[in-house]
Amino acid sequence: MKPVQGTPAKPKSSARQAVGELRRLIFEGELSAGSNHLESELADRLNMSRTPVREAVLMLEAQGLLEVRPRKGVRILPVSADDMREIYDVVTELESLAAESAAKAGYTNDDLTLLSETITAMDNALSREDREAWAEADDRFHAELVRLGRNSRIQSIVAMLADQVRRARALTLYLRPLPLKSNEDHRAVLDAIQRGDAATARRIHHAHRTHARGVIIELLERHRLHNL
Amino acid sequence: MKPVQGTPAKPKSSARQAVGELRRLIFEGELSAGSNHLESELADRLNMSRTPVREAVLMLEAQGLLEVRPRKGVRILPVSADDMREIYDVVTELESLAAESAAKAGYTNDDLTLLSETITAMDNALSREDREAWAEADDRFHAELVRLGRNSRIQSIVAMLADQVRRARALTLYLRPLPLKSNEDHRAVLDAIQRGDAATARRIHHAHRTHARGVIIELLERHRLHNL
DNA sequence: GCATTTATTTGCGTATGCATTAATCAATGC
DNA sequence: GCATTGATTAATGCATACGCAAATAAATGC
Repeated sequence: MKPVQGTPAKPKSSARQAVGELRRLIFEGELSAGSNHLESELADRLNMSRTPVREAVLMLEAQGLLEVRPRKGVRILPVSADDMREIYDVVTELESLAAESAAKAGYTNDDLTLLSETITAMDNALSREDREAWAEADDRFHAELVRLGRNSRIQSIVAMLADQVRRARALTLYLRPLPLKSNEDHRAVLDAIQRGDAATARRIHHAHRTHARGVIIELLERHRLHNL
Repeated sequence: MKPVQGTPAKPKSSARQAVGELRRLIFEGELSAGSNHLESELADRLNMSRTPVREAVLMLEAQGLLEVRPRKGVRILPVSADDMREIYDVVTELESLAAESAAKAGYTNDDLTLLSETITAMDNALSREDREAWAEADDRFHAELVRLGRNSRIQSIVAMLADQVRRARALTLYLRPLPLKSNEDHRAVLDAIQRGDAATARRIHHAHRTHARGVIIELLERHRLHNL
């Protein structure tokens, strides 16, 4: 069996560095949703000229994180509850397919070590009530699941959308009860993959994501978190 | 019910013009898969300076049509049978979801006029054995179906991937029998949407795309069309 | 005081120049 | 003859410059 490979990280150029920096600034809220920023302003902030910033902005626009509006500045796109619905629908379908494919791939327990570890990490985080750690491990679970699905298009699409989901989850992380039951699903999915039961892997994961979607949407709407 | 809207076309700048031109050159085979091209060469070809070309290339890279390899030139990405498998898997899932959503949306016959027309157009094209016209109408059917699904993320993802599918289909269009049966599926999907039968719409469309996937992959492999 | 026109500012899109650095080629040593 | 190292070339990545057009401010007419 061929080794499963992730996305090879491209080397450092100012432009790619700018991509990373801008993403960080967006996720940390330094650049808040809806806010406008001139290219020159961002260039100053990142200590580089307009050119690489501009290139970075173009790439981020292609990924749907922001929007360039000539003479208005680049606008960090707010993520509404409706957006989150759309995003979750896509992620749900593609991850479920990945789970199905992973189950069909006939992985050995060894191949599934990483996935299994993330579940353990979530258990640990939950017992400590460490939500941040849980979220981080949950991200790793989903990323690893998608990786095991062995479809590079799905990997990059989901990775892109996961960025947006992360923004919304950051807001709601402390607004909801600890996701104690969620790990049952994770284990069930892992188990189905181990058994090669593709239909079950798909079904459980689909239900899992659909449930998560409902929770987050409800929170966003209840707390009027319509932007970001 | 709110009107369904497509993607508004952005105005023309040299960079966006370059995006369009480069895409055209790629689809028409002027820039063949696997070939390398220097930025300066492309700039000459498009009669503009390197800057807008560079920006266009960056955007196209983000869309997965090409790859920039410093000092090697930009490389038009070949699309292998394996790539096509990946692409079809994604498109199948997302379009099927769109069909399901469309069925749930409760569209009137009026809303479905466009979709219906594409089916008629395919029938006409088939009776004339006009494969090009059939392909064009088929594209319209799928685009319209996705539009009716009302998920802008799905729309842009599928549109992106459809570009790649089109490249492969161009090669195989004359290598296979006329897709006489395919329109049965289209009608069945339309019918299910009209009836609001989401499960059927999804199921039929999924099977339809899965079948298409099999046909095209088989052709690509049988004719050793491993690149482009 | 309001509207319309004119002037001014300013951000963007593109062009161009330059330094960096990878790739190629030459030359020398073994 | 082959390999290793040094020199040369050349494409990229970034900075900078500039003109245009849009947005804003000012000014004039009513």
